[in-house]
Amino acid sequence: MSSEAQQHEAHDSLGRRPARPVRMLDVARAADVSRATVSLVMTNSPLVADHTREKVLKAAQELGYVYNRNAASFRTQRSYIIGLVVSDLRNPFFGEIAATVQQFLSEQGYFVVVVNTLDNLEQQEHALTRLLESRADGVLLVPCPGSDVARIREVNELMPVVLLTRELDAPEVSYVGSMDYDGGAAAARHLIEVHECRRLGFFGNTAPGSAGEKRFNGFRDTVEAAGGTLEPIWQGNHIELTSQSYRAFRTLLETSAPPEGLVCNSDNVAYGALRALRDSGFMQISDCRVIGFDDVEQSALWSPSLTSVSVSRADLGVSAAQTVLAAIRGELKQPVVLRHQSQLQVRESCGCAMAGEIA
Amino acid sequence: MSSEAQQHEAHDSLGRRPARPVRMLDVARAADVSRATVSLVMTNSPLVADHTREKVLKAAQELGYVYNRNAASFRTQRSYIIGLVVSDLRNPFFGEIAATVQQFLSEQGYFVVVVNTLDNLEQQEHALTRLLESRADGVLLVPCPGSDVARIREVNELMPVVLLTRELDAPEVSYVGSMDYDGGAAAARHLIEVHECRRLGFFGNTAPGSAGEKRFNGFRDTVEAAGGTLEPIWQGNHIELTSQSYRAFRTLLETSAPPEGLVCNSDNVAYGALRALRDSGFMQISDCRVIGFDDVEQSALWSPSLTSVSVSRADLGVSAAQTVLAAIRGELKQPVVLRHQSQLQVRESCGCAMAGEIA
DNA sequence: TTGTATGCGTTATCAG
DNA sequence: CTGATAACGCATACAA
Repeated sequence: MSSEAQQHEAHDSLGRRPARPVRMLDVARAADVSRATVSLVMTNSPLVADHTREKVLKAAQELGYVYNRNAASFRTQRSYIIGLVVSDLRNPFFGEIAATVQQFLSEQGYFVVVVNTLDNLEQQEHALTRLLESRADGVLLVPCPGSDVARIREVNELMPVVLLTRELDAPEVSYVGSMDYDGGAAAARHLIEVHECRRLGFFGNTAPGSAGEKRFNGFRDTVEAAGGTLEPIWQGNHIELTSQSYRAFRTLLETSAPPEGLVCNSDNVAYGALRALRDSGFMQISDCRVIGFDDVEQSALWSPSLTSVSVSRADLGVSAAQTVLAAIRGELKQPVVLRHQSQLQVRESCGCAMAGEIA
Repeated sequence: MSSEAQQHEAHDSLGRRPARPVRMLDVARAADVSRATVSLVMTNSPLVADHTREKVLKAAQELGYVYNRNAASFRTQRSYIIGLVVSDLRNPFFGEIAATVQQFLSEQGYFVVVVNTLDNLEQQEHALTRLLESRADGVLLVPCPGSDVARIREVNELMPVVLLTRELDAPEVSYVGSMDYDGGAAAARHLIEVHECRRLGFFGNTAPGSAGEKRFNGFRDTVEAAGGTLEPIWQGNHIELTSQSYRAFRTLLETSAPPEGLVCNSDNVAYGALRALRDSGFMQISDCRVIGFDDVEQSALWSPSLTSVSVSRADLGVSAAQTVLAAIRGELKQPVVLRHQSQLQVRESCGCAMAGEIA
């Protein structure tokens, strides 16, 4: 008995960091309550009197107690962690989604961890496994092209998955995205009907399963239905970054005249195409009318301001977050499939607003 | 004995998700080894024979075993998690840093969790606490303006902290950033010496402790030393986003002529100013020569391409990651302070490269 | 190279 | 509201 007491005195008195970290039991003793009570306080249970709660909190503060969430998660098999696995944080589109999701879910007591896969399958598998191992409560996933659908399905059995932005052939997995086909169609319609373009191109990644593929499909079907010409030269696949887009487009322009109308799979890609046009000497907007996708923050202020198919990041983020929450709470009887409307933001780059020159 | 056996048979046969999840013991039995061996396999210990390792892995696979990292972390008091707490993921600058850091640290076996504070003190405290509670191994932190230095210091006692981008008055906390003062000075020098600007302005957030403050100081000192005029009208504080910058600058231009040279605290802010100039009728670059900060990916392709003080995100990210790793491994005898060199990327917006017009 | 025993800090249960 | 007691699944000596 005396030896126990001595041990407790020992680490309280001298060393900066006591060898044995303070735990609930220590707090309980200091606050003169039971361990159970401390636990109730830490989990914000309503079962504890305000007066007691404050006493406990004060003791914890004074002792420098740090709640051990690993122990708790271990015990409960829950973590209050939700993963947000995206393809590329360097794209402001996903940055905005991350900000929205994080804000929403942290208000609900969850901790959102953002992971970047750079569209690398290994990274994605690594992230998913890690989340599983940490008993994450759910995950919002922008699946890499080439994802193993069976694996995603399997993960979804273990923890609720909500696919974001990119649909997969897995009916039992929830999906939140936008009406990409319609967006592509609307862009094509605008170029054809308002600007009377005949020769059209689609630029950017159209990998199978990607949003780009569906955008392209809507675009292509509309062009064909209107009797326009779809020029396949401009199908710059695997292009995501502005700099890639610029280089690829400049190269293409060396041998071909630009199409009358161009739809790009993202604003980032459109930026590169626009600048390539200018640097190749195509200074008139009517030389090549350009429409982007995403309508990110900078697009309205680009020169020329970019006409873009807008999908609301806030709406996307919030409804994905709500979906995963519902799934976690077991309120989902069947998978949710949500396609948000997209809307054409008409600006200068297609020739609608004032400007006549690109540069 | 027979009842135990029955229980084990029971959940293996029917239900989709067995009530009792499979653990190491089950794997051990299936692979006909001991629990300890399975543990060694899961932690990649070299102590186990290849042949045994494969046998165990195969059994784990077949049983659908998911390693319980919470239990492990609980046991070891380590998590192999490193936090990356940034102010705003919507800024591509931080997106690029996140990508770099994540790539580097995941190669070292760590899991990087990115958290967005939106420069909100509460969010920051929440994130830090959460990381502490989860026994994160370390954290890379872009501290909010107004951060409680004592608290950061305290956190640093509990888990290694590396300040990123924004310095704090806490000598015992490591810091990785760039030479902001010099960058501001270089931008000013360029405008004054090369372009003979006399009336100069600095636009963007210069909150105390921020990088902007130091950039501004370097800028101001240089302008004063050269006998130039620093026009305080342009000090748009609290401005971070492109759209904010645009609106603020347009308003200012209603009542004042632009300065001959303008340095902006980020490229994002410069974009807004540039477009505001154009929309207010200042079409010549010589009306107002603009220099940004960060040199993010889009800047080279903006119209006009943006002259910018470049700080390498890759260098910043990697050395911050290396620093926190060293601290975790106990290889740091004293805090690291690293200021990366910044470099002026000269392009059109200051009037150096070809273009003569802004739009 | 493998097996055995012990404890990590918390939550859940249940009777007071 | 409190107090006692049993898991939770794993890592790590230590022994073999």
